Amino acid sequence: MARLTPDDWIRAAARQMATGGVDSVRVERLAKGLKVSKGSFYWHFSDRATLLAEVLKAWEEDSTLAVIADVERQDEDPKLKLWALFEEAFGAPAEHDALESAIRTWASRDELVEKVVRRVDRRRLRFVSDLLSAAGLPQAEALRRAELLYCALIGESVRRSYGQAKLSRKSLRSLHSMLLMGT
Amino acid sequence: MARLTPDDWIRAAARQMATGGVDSVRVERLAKGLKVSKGSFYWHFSDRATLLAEVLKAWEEDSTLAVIADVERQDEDPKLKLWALFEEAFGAPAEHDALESAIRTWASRDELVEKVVRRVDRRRLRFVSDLLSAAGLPQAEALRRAELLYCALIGESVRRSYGQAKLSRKSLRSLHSMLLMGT
DNA sequence: GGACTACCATACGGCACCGTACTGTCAAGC
DNA sequence: GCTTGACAGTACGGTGCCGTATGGTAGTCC
Repeated sequence: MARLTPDDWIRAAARQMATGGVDSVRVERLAKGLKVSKGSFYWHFSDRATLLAEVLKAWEEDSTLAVIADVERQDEDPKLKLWALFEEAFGAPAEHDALESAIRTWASRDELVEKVVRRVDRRRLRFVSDLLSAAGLPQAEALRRAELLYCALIGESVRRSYGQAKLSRKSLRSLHSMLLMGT
Repeated sequence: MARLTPDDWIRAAARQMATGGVDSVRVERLAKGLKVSKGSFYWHFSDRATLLAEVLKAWEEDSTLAVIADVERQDEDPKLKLWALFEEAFGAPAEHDALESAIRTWASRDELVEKVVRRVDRRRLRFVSDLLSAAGLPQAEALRRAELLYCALIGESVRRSYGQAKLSRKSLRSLHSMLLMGT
């Protein structure tokens, strides 16, 4: 009779959200998956909305950590760092950015979620923009290109989510040189 | 006592799908919105799945027409045509690509939908790739850049769906010149 | 060993939805 | 005017879900 922690529920909810979207995370189904009854759930959480909020919070924290992890590799040439970012971002594990996709579509229907997603976007954009800036691009152009890159990243993860193949290494190299055009 | 056609239901379903996703398309709610009872719905459609399939079909047809409409403006310089495509694609009406977003996330959970979306993607990619090719890029590189552009397009529409501002004209110009780099 | 706490099970009322069966209603055509 | 067919309404059984209430159990502390 395995006792559960709130985190177990949050992880299960995140997994479900990644594969089926917010609307598919239902407490009774989660309970069945965890082989307990929902009586357990309502011990740990006051209601479904609270669980969803926790999932969102956990995602925001993780995504901040991920950005920091990138920042930590800070001893190279910015152009190489950009490349490293590519490898990491475009090669992210499928599940991780399935969750992100789900959260993004969730954001379009919930203001609070929207706020969080925009906060995360801002942080990441800033990071990429600083990188391009350090590579020699003027501030404004760096920001624009960062936005374009970020859009491409999102778009690519969406495409992968319905079974499209990853972008090829050659495509990434092409993108890399386009973004650094003029430096 | 307004009589309804199947198309009325399909349109209503598409509208609902755009604002709330596939899962939010419920026949009883649609009926309430159309001010009829669901008895009417089951006259026109055998079940909910059929309605959803019709929405998908209608979308595919419309999106093909949209591509064709782009193709029809075929008397200019490919670089200008690329720009024109930008203006149209990146400035698409919010509702239209909210529907597209919804369908894409739907695609990640339904094989049949996935097939359709990939077909549409292929058609559009081909179009953009031909354009870049005509502008002087070698075939392979044209295809790669077309993919990148397409990803950016998808990503941008996702970002807009949760309230992010459109890309600025300057960003588009930047993208335009990056894509045509080397021609 | 009794009390207390943390956690889980069971059972319930209520809602929203699906799909079916059956009953109107109105207009067109004979 | 009567019939027929296209459409809409009503009513029903069934399911999946929410949140609550209440009771059970296993470990912990005295």
